[in-house]
Amino acid sequence: MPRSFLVKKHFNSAKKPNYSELDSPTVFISPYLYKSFSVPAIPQPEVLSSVAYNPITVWTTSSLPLSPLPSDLSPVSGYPSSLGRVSPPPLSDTSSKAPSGSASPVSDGDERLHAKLSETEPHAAEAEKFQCALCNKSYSTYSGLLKHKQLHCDAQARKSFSCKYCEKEYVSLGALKMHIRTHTLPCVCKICGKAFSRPWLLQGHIRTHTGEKPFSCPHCSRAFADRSNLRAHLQTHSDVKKYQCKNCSKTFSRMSLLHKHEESGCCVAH
DNA sequence: CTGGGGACGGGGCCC
DNA sequence: AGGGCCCCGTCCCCA
Repeated sequence: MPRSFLVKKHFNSAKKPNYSELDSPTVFISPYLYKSFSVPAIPQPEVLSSVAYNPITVWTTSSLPLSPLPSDLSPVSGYPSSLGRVSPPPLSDTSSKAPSGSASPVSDGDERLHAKLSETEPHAAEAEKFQCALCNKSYSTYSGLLKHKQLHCDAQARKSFSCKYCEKEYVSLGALKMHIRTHTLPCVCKICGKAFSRPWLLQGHIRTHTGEKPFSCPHCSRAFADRSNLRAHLQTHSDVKKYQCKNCSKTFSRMSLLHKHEESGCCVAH
């Protein structure tokens, strides 16, 4: 019996593409995935070792290296703040995975460079003999032009792989191609028509049809179709949960639960 | 309300 | 270079 999540509501259509309205043709995934439907498309994984999932580190929201956007980090203007899913604003260089809790050193450096460049920009009245072929900016000295090219235009030219579906830019074609898959969703489920960006996402989805749960908990009889869900489940067997409130020291199995706890007022009450 | 499960997204690493 | 996989994470739903 299909659960309601299979008809997941996407409140933000801008974030979640409408699979039926993609302007690029979708390609059905290779038939090998369906060669034997009852047999998993991926090799049966070994039962995960409990050691690998025995967390030692206790994180707090203040120490999390990849904590989601805290409340003091509002989205960059121009991007909808009503996104149901909290996601960082597109960075100029998305190939670098900077912690969302801190400014990207790349973009920060770029801003500083921009400021520096505007300081050194020649006055219009001055003779501007040296012109940048890329942006047509003129400089009175060759060193000024050289500096501009090295610090600004050449750097910009290197980020020349732009997504035609959104504003993201990538430094490599491979990174861009992978990103574009999130728009084109070339992996389509033959059973329900749902589309995915990557084959293994489709494989995981197919398990929702087959009921296959290859990831077993070594501590109890539960099994999961998704390794991440097993990882989260293993937290429930741990006395000390991974995520700790920095005020009351209560620990939680998921960061989202810690966030809920903090938002509910624990930290205010203490 | 809280905790947990299900489904899925995306970057990074490895081969 | 590109695909497969891992890991971390989010969102939604339900008990």
